[in-house]
Amino acid sequence: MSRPEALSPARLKDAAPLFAALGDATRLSLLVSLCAGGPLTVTRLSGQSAVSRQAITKHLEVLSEAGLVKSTRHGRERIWTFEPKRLEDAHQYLARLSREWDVALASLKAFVED
Amino acid sequence: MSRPEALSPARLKDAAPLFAALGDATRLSLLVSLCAGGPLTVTRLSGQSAVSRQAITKHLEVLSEAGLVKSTRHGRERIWTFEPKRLEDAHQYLARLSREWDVALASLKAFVED
DNA sequence: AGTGAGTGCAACCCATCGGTTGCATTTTTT
DNA sequence: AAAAAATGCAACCGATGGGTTGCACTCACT
Repeated sequence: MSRPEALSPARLKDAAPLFAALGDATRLSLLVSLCAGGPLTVTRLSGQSAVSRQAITKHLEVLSEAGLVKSTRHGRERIWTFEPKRLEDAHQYLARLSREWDVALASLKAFVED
Repeated sequence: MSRPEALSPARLKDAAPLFAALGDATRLSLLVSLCAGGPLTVTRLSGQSAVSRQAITKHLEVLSEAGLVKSTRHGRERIWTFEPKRLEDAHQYLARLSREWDVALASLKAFVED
């Protein structure tokens, strides 16, 4: 009898790759760059970073599959933009977990005080 | 001239392993179990899951190194408990990123309207 | 004291990840 | 038309990750 907001196994399977995409320092710094610096190309992004352009491309593909980033071709360049919706999803998942904990604490407290 | 709330490289290096720990369906379901079911032992947790006890142990160690979980010995058993503080950290990191995006949007809007 | 439950430790396997190098392809630009 | 910029594709490499099996160890319980 789980609440509709609970973290069902189906949701976990959606959440896992999302958090996994966030679980890399290089990718996080890419997200920061795309947030602060607006839409950018791969070469521009790899200019900031220590690793090669192809490595950055791979990271962007991971972020893209996680839905955190989107790309559009513009002539010979490919422009990458941040996708805020998916970040909101991640936030929701954390909130659900946190809420689950609070509920458990409350019922434990009720049990003790009973 | 970054704001004190900004996502500095140092913060990214702290955030990455945290999100990485959350980036696995098995680990997420462990966290859910520890949230809802209260403190539990490894054997109890592995009873719910499809994978072996040793696999669960490894996952718990990963969660522990990320600070998401804590263990205390109690006789011959080891009790694992959820650690809500670290989840709050993760939430903060997401909020910072989200805020970074909002600020960029606002200044872009100001630029266009100028 | 001895049996069994709960863990810990270590080796091993295969898949994936992060990264590289090299070269082909497509658009600009002059 | 030719050179240069931006990207795509593919092979390869070492390290890490998730998982397993097997066995040793510690502690509770009768």
